[in-house]
Amino acid sequence: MTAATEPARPRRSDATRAAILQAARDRFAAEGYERATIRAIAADARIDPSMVMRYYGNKEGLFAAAAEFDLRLPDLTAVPPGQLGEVLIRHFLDRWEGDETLAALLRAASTNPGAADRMRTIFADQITAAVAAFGTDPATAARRAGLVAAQTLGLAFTRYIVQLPPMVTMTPEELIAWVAPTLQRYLTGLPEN
Amino acid sequence: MTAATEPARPRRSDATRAAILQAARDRFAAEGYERATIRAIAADARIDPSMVMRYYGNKEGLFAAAAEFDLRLPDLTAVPPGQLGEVLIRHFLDRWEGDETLAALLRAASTNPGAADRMRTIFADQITAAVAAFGTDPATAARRAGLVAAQTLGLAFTRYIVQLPPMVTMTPEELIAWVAPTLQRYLTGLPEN
DNA sequence: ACCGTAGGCCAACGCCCGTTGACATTCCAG
DNA sequence: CTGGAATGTCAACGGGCGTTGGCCTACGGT
Repeated sequence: MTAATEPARPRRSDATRAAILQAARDRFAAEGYERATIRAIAADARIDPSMVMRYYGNKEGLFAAAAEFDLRLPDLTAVPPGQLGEVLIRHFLDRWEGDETLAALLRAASTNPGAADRMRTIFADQITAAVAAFGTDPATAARRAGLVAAQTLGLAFTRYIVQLPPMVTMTPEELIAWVAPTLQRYLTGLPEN
Repeated sequence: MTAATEPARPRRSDATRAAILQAARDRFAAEGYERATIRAIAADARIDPSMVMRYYGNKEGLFAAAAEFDLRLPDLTAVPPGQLGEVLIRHFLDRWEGDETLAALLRAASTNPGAADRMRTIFADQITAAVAAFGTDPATAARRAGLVAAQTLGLAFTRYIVQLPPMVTMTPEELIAWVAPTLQRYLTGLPEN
């Protein structure tokens, strides 16, 4: 061992790796898993396709690296219970406007089983954990999390993927005003209130 | 002309055409546009791939025929205004459980521009028309239709495509109980009610 | 009974894909 | 200064895809 346990020796190829990842995110987000080709990604990153294979193994490995995704949910226990809906939708919009990773994941999850699995894990686990954390009935926490995921993913799907005109036109603040009460009821309300 | 203007002479190939269309819907719904291959569809229909080309021109034409889709929205003017949300979500679930055309359209719209365009048209036009029909402010009708589309498509996406466990487990009646008030507010309520 | 024609199959084309292995270049530790 | 590892290029492979055109078959109107 040259240093300690070679903790963070910067490799010369880090720039290339990053360029590949950025190009991959762009392509996956814009075209989905199957239309985004390794050749096109490599061309965007100005390197040879074989480098992609060397660094990420295969196309699936590349996607796994490019679609690394964390909802970064805030601590909901610190939020006044009446504002949970607004805090959540505001967070999601903040998190997603300008980060195409979610678009990549959404497009890919529609056709790629592995990506769908990852999406299931992310949303089921992370949202359920956040919802369960502030003391709702654990039995209904999963259901509430599912409904929140359905509404937020529907928003993302119509705004970023299908680009339904009214959903694209609305400002984040307008969306928040409409959707916050929905999430609030899914989180703390009762069905058919 | 043998008959009148040859109105409905049944062709011998109608059965084949129908078999192709059914196989196409199955494959497009299960695998999306790019993974569903003409060869596999033809094999399912037990005919030669070239027949698909003869009858539908090319892959896009086949998809267009297979994804012919009508929301078949009921006449909302005949519904008591207070029950609009429930009627709508009940209709959608009825319409979609067991018809895979929507799944095909959803999967394809994620990656295929033509399919996305069709989805935009279907939801923007049909829902906007239905919403505008019962006398809401025309200026907000498009927005309300967009929000309804976002919620219902999010439900479909999480239940039929990603198959989030809680969204798959819930019965239609449970879903109706939760989602009906949401649609009701999107249709007749005010933001941040 | 005939024969045009619609229905169907087969073989092949050109293309692009993911992936591989051999080779060239650059870096840097000893 | 030098040799091995890291970085990168090049050319090719096998395979699957959409699509085409030629050929065979069997129906059905006359």
